[in-house]
Amino acid sequence: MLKIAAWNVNSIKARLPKLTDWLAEAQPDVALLQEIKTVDDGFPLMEIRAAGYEHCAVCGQKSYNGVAILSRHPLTEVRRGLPGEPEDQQARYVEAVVDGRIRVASVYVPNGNPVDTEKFPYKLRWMENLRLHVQRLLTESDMPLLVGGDYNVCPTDDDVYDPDGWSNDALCRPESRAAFRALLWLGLTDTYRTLHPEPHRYTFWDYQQGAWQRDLGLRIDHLLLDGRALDRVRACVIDKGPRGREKASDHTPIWAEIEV
DNA sequence: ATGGCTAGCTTGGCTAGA
Repeated sequence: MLKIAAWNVNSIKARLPKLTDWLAEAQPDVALLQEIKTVDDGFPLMEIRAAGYEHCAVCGQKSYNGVAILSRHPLTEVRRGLPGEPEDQQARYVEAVVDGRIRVASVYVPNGNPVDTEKFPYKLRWMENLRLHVQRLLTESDMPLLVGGDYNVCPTDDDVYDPDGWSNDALCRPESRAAFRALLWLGLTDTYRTLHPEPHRYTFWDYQQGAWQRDLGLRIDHLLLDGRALDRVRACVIDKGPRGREKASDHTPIWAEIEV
């Protein structure tokens, strides 16, 4: 059984004590991190190794973005960045095979706001490149696949506290939702939603306006599984604990247990 | 309401986040 988590930590340096506390408490085998906000040289490798995560694949960037895979098991076939957009200097994708048992990817989809700027088409292009890459992986490999992280998409109005207020936001626009569904059409499943059909379960709450205390949230962090991985999934949980603590990230972790 | 917090960098107002 592997417990695999995804968490947008909003700076791994600012969050390091909170991250190591949570790793010790939740004991995931693998943690897919987003928004580490540091170059590879700034990644706190010693502290992460001391926490029991001997194997790390990092795709960092100065100040913004940045993704990583932390693992208790060996990582092979590490890939940094999506093929297809070589001019893309933003660190938003890293993938690896865990212990020869499952391929995992940590993704940080562009936010896309404001929608009347180049940022929105960039988001849609990036998601289409992700789709093409996942399609190739599914064609070329029999390995179970998990693609997890911050998708910056609320798949349906059930995933937003105020659907009308957010209807023109890049996270809720029909184009963003269609790009997300295009991943599902490949055969991937939104694991949390499939196991938990009840609406208004969130993974992000804004720092402002008491959003956390008022449960004004969004479900934008997702674990997508291919059929092989889905057949073996035993649980999928949003752990709201870390969001309620001091000096929290604005996102909270989501994890799944998979018998691979 | 006027983006009201938070983080990083260019240390003091920017950008960016969602």
